Amino acid sequence: MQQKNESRSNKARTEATRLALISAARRLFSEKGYAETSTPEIVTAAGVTRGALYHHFEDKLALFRAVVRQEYAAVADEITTAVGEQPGSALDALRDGSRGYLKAMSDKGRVRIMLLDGPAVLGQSELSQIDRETSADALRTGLSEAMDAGHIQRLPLEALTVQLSALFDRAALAVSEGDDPEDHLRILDAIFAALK
Amino acid sequence: MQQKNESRSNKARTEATRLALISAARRLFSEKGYAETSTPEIVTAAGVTRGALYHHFEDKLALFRAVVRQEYAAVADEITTAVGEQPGSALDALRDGSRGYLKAMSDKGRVRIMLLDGPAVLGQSELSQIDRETSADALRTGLSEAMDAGHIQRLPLEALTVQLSALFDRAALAVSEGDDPEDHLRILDAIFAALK
DNA sequence: GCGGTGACATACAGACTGTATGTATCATAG
DNA sequence: CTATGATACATACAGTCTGTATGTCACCGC
Repeated sequence: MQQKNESRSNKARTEATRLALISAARRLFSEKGYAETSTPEIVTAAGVTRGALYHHFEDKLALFRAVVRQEYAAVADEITTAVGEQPGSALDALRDGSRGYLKAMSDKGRVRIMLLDGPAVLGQSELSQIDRETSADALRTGLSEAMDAGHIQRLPLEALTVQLSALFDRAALAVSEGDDPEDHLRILDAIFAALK
Repeated sequence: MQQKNESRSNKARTEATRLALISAARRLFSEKGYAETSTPEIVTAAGVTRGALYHHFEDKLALFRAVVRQEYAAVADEITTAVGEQPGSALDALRDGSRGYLKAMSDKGRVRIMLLDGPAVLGQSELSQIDRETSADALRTGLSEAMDAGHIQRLPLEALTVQLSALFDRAALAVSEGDDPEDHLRILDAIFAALK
């Protein structure tokens, strides 16, 4: 029953506009990529003007950054729930986590944003920074504890985290291109088992 | 002693112009990335006009494609010579190959072109197609033979090739960001050994 | 040497990004 | 309750970029 031009508080206005922009941008970026999506398109889809966009975001890149952070957070959430609370064995956690990740990345648009445009547009350093703040941290601490407990061999922690992330990412990419997830999960499991 | 405006055959002209364009583009793409490099910049650096560029290449993307293919070919060459001729054990070949790859990718600009802009601009499918035509093929056949000889366990070949490539790529990326190559090589060796 | 083709050079149209400026609405001090 | 400032936009504009269309001149084969 709300009217379109009903008066709203500034905070609510801002929230609504930002949400509309991020949502529209996410859809367009995921469908056509960052470079092929124009700001006129985004604001039209969001039902606002370019003035609003440039009021809330410094530039197109800042909007993309917001979209990427949201995707990373969503994926981290899915993985966390997939792994569950009880510690279990380190290998079980890795297996559950990798399945949770592949499931979370079964959205092709998400793959494009996080694994293709993300690194190119934001740079690998900023992206791995975002990754560190979300999902990679869980992986690293999990590996660290597994090493301490002697469940897996002791290797350079940082490098190992990075490399395993690479396996997950490439698997997600390949699956999004039509590969069979089971094939890739078998490889992942074999490598995890081999770290014992 | 050659004069600038000396008359040349058409074939030589074309060759020289294409080379100048690809060379200038490679330098600029590697320094500033694809999106931030404009065609006016490229042609100025190459000493030609935009007319020449659009005469020899369908568009900016086609020029990028040519640069990418050249880089892939160069890397494949370096790996081939690093691995050497005599077969040796499959694990030795993997170890030599990974070292050769990391060395070939020690050029930060090359990493940017092949691992950051490449997938985003050309798409993962086209890029892995190029990869298949060059270095990845050697990896796959090597793995296949190693499996047949019983040197490594039998796993889905295509997926294994893709995943190992991912390890190499991410290691190269991390090293280009300042990581210690030795740390990553240790991980790679550990994983290779574990495939036995 | 001459018609044709290839290799450019120049001019132009359309689109896009970011900024500058104007305006209406909300928040708040008095 | 009103004046004043701040916030949230909307509109207009400048500069740049891409791709195309068109014109020119040198090479090439006959």
